[in-house]
Amino acid sequence: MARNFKKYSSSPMTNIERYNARECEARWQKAWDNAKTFEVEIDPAKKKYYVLEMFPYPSGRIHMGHVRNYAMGDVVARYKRARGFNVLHPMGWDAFGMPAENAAMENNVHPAEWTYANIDAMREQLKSMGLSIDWSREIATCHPDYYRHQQAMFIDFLEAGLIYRKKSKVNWDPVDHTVLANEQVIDGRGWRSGALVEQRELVQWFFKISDYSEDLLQSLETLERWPEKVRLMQQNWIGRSEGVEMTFALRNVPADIDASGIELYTTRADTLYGASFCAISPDHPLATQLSSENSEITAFIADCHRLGTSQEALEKAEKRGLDTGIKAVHPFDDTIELPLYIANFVLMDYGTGAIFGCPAHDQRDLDFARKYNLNVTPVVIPPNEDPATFDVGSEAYVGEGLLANSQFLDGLTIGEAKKAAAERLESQEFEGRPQGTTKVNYRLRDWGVSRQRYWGCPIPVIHCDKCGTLPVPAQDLPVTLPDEITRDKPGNPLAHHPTWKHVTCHRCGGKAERETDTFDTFIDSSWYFARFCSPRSETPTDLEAVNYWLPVDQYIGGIEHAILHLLYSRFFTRAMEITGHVGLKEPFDGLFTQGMVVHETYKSKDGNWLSPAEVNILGEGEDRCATETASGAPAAIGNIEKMSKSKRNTIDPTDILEDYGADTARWFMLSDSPPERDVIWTEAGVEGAHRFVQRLYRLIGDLIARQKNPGSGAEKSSSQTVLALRTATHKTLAAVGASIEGLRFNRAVAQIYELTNTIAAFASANKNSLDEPALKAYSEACNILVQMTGPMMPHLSEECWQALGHTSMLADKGWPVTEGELLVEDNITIAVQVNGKRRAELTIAKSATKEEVETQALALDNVIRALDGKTVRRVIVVPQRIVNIVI
RNA sequence: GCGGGCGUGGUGGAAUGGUAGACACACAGGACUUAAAAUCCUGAGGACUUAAAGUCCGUGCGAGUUCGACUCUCGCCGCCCGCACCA
Repeated sequence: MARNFKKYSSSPMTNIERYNARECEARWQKAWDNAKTFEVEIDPAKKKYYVLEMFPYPSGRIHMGHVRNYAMGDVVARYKRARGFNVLHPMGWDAFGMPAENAAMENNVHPAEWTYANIDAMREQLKSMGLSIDWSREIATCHPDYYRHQQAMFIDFLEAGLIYRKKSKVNWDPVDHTVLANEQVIDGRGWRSGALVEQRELVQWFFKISDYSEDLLQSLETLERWPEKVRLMQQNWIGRSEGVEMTFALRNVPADIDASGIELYTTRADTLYGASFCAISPDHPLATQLSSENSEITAFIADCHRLGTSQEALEKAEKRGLDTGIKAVHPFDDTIELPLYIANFVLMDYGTGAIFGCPAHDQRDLDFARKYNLNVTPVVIPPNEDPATFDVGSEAYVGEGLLANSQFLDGLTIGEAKKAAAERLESQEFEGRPQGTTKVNYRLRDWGVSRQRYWGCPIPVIHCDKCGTLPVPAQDLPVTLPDEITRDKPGNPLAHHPTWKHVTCHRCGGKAERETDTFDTFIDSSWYFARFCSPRSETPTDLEAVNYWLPVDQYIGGIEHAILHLLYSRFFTRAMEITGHVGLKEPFDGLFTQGMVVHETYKSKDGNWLSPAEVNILGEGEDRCATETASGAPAAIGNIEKMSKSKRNTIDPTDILEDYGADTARWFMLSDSPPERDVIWTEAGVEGAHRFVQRLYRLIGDLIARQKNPGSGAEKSSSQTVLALRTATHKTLAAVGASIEGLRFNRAVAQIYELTNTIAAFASANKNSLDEPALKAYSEACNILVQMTGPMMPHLSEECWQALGHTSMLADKGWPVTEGELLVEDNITIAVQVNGKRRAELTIAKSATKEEVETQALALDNVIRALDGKTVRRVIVVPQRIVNIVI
C-alpha cells in the first residue's frame, strides 16, 4: 500500500479551502514558543499537576510508540492546564547506554558526538508534534551537569550505608573483553563476538534495595492510581515468602574442613519427615572448601559454571548432583542421616544456598530423587487417600492434605504442621542457639550497578593501595568521562586509558586509581523526574521545587518498564529521602501503561519480510489476501506484531508528520483503541483521521459563512431544535471531560465525532435561515467543540479558534463550563421489557412516579401484544432506567 | 509450572447488572461532476417474514445467580503477557 495522500493544493478548481497542516502547525508552534506558553514556574497560589512521559533514548529517530506516548501525555497536560492547574510537562533524554558505544564502533564516531547529534534530530521531530512541553527544562543524562549530581548522591548514599561492594558473577565475553547483559547472551555465546561466554567474578557496587523489600511491597497498596497488573508484577518480583531457617548437623565431614552444621531455608518445614537428601549450591562456601581437596568435586562445580545463565539454558538443564559423602542429621531424629549433595539447581543467592529435598512434595526434588534413586516418602496425604497406599508417581503432590508418616505432626493440616515444626525447631538447641527460626525471605536481590563500559556515568571513587576504596571528595566532582579514547584494544576504554585513571590519593597523597566502571543506566532514569523540578539547580534537587512539584501526578509509559525502572525509581526515591534530597517515598502517584503500536506483517513466497509499501491487499474477512506490488506474486499475510525493523513492518512517524501533519497523527493515535491496549496502525485509519481534521475545519468555516450571511430570518428556528443542540453540546462537554480525566481517549474521540455529526445535521436542517438564538447555539456548539479538540489537535484547534474571532490563544483559554441545567431533561425514553426482552420504548416525564410509569408501560400497544392476555405476575420499575414486566 | 489478562459485526472497538453493536474504518447505493477525486446523503449483526410492521437467534463454549448477564460466579476451549529450578 503506497501512501497516496493528497497534496493540499492539488486542484485549482476547488473553492473549498483546505486546511494546510504543514503551514499552520509550524506557525502555531512558533507562536507558543515565542509566548513561552508552556514554560512554568513554582506558583504556590496555584494547584500543580506534573505530567511525565517516560523520556526517550536518543536513537536518532522517533518511532510510533513515542508518538502515541507523547500524544497521550500531551492531552492530559493541555487538559489539566485548561482546567487551571500549573502544569509541569518536561522532556529529556536517557542518553547513556550501549547503542552509542555500538554505533561508535561501527561508524568510528565518538559516542558523545553521536548522542548529541541524535538528540538534536529527535528534538526537532518531537517539536513538530506540537507538544506542550517546557523545553527550557530539557536535560540529558549524559551531560556532566546532570550526572555530577548523580555522583554526589552516590556518595551521600554510600555514607548513609545504602551501598556496598561485593564479588559477583558476570557474563564475560573473552573475545570482546566485555561484560554482557543476560539478553546479550544467546545460546551461551556473545551476541557480537559469538564467543562462548564465561562466568567471571568481579567486585561490583550494589545498592541495598533488598533491605527495602518489605517497604516496597507494603507501599504498593498505597499506589491506588497504578494499574493492578503492574502492582502484581512488582509484588511477584519482590517475592515474599515465609519459612524457617534451620541447621542440620553434619557427620562424616573430611577432617580438615570446619563444618559442624549446614544452614538451610525452607517454606515447607511441615514436610521435614519426607526429607531424603540435602543439597548445597555449587557456589556454597562448603562446596568451595570441599573442591580444594577433591578433584571430582572441582570438576563438577566447573561443569555447573559452564552452563549458561540464560533462562532457557537453566530451564532445559537436567538436574544433576554429586554426593559429597557427608551426612546431614535430621533435626527431629538423629538416627536419620541424609546424604549431602552438591546440586546444580540450588541457587546460592536465595535463602542460604542450601536445601533439604522432599521429593514427594516438590517437583524438582522428585526429579532429582528419581535420578539418584532416593527415597520418596509422602507425608502429606490428599483428602480421600489412604496413607498406607498413597504413592507419588512422577508428579509431586503439592496440594492440601493431612500429615502422615511424620511422628508428632501426624494428622495435622499443612498450616498446623508448619507451625508445630517451627516451634519444635525453635525450642531445640544447636551449638547454643535455636536450631531453627522463622524467617521471611524475598526473591528481590540487591541491585548491582557496576557496568564495565565507557558510555555511562563514572562511579566517583578511587582505589588507593594504602587507604582502600575512597569516594571522590565533593569539591573534585564531577568525575567526567575523558573525551580522548581509543578503541584499539577490546573492552572498556576507561580501563586502559593512559592518563585518566591515574590519580593522587587525596588522603595519603600516594598513587591511586580511579574506578573504571560506570553506572547502570537505570540509575540515570531513577531520579530524572526529580531533576526536572529544578533542572539547573546547583544541588541535585531544590527542596522547594521538589516539594512543590513531586510526586508526578500522571506518569505514562510502556509496560516493559513495569518492574525494573519503576522499582528502581521507587527505591532511589527512598534513598533520596533518607539523604535529604526529596521529601517523599513514592515518586509516581498515577501510572498509566500504554499499549504498543503494532502492524500487520507480510512475507514473500521465498520467505522474506515485505514492508507494507511493497504489498497490495485485496478482499476482506476470510478472502483477504496480499500480492507483491512489484511482481504481482502472492504474498503471505503474517501476524500483527510490534513494529520492528527486522520484520519490516515499521511506519516512520516523520513521514506521517510531513504528509498529514501532527494533528492527524495524534488524533489517530488517540482514536479507536483503548490506550492500554495495542493499536493497529492502518493506512485507512490515518486517512480517516485526516478526513476529520479537514471536516472540522470546514465545519467551522461553514459557521463563519453563516454568521456573515444568516439568511432572511423569515423562518423561525424552532426553540426545540435549538435546545436540543445546546443539550447535546453540554452533554458532550461533560462526557469528554470525564473521558479525558479517566484517560479513555478513544471514548473522548467518539464523543467528539458524535457532537460533530449533530452540529452538521443541525446546520443542514436549518439550511435556509437561522434566527438569533439558533445562530448563537450553533456558534456555542462550534466554540466548545474546538475547545474540546484543543488538547488532542492543538494546531488545528488554535487555527479554528482564531477563525472564530478570538484574539487570544486557545492554549491560554480555560476549559468551558458545563451548564448544568441543560443536562437535566424533562422527558426521558426508557425501554420496556417483557420477561427480560425489549418490546417497546416509553417516553415519559423524568419525574413520573413508579405507578405512572407502570400504568403507561402496560398501556403500550407492543406491550399488550407481547402480553397476549397473560396475567402480569410482577412489574419491575427502575426509575429512569427500565421497566420489566414478568408474566 | 506459577501469576495475570483477553475473547462482542467484514475490521478497530462502545456499553455504573438495565434498549448489545455508540463512534470510526471498510463496504454498498444515491447526489454533485463531462469524468474522477474530494464532499454530502442513505443503508447495513445473522436468519425468517412483511403492505406497514414483526418474529427468532446472537457478545468463545457449557452451566449457575438475577425480574434482567457482554458485565457477577463456577467449569471448559482458544489467544496474549509477565515470572520461572526462589526450596
